[in-house]
Amino acid sequence: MGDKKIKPTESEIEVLNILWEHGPQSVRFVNEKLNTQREVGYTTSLKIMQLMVEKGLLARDTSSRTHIYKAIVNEQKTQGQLLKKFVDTAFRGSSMKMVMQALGNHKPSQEELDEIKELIKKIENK
Amino acid sequence: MGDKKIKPTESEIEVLNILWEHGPQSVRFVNEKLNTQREVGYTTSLKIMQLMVEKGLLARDTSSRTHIYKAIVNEQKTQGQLLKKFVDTAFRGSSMKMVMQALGNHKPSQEELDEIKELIKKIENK
DNA sequence: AATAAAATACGAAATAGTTCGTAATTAACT
DNA sequence: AGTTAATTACGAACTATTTCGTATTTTATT
Repeated sequence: MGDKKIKPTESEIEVLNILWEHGPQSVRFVNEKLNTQREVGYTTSLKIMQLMVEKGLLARDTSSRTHIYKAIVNEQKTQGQLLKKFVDTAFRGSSMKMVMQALGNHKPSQEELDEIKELIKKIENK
Repeated sequence: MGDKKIKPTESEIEVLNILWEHGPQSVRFVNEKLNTQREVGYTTSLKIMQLMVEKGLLARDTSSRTHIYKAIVNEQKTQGQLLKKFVDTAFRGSSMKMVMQALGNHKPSQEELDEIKELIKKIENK
């Protein structure tokens, strides 16, 4: 599996989330989204995104003056890797403990519960 | 709720895990446990644990030469906070998405599935 | 062609976290 | 008391990340 290890930083994850949600966008757009969460200077966002290109997290289209950046790492896959790492460190590798904790905290709605039950059924009948 | 924000670093979480699991211990003990996972110098572990005392994550008993450190933050509570933060950044706040992803990756055993079903029942019948 | 506005490029400072060398301290054992 | 072994204390170096000021480039407009 010739997969490179992806380990985006906090800021980088924020940027990825924006691009995953809204598709390819300019620095200006991403910066404005970031600023709804916290204060970030324009050139700071620019720099982060430029570094992300170097790291292979983003690609950019430089054909017009305003460069357009897009995520080139897959959302589910990246989240999966982050999750694994998180469970390893914060829950000593116990996914179950983490899931139980999450369900306990979050108090899922009936629809969400049904969704989980559905998934469980699928796993059981495999 | 007069709770301080707890945000331990990676290394600090590793130390907390060891102390949660084994109870109050010396630097030597913690360092040896850490070294089963990765190479860490003794004084590095010492430093990390000393900083953790300053941050209020650990307390230490200095009555004998070998100081004994113990975690003074609660395991479940700390994990809960870490989890919330993680879900916020990596899954844009969607616990459900995260849980589904976790169950999908981990392929739980039948016992684990029963455990989850049990919890779901409890939530439903509340 | 000159000006202005918006964007990118670059580099350096600031911050956070980690690592470790070395000195000082402690206490156990001659 | 002197020696040794283990431990703690301290500070500095190193790495990673974030931040931003300033210069340069690009494009549109006059």
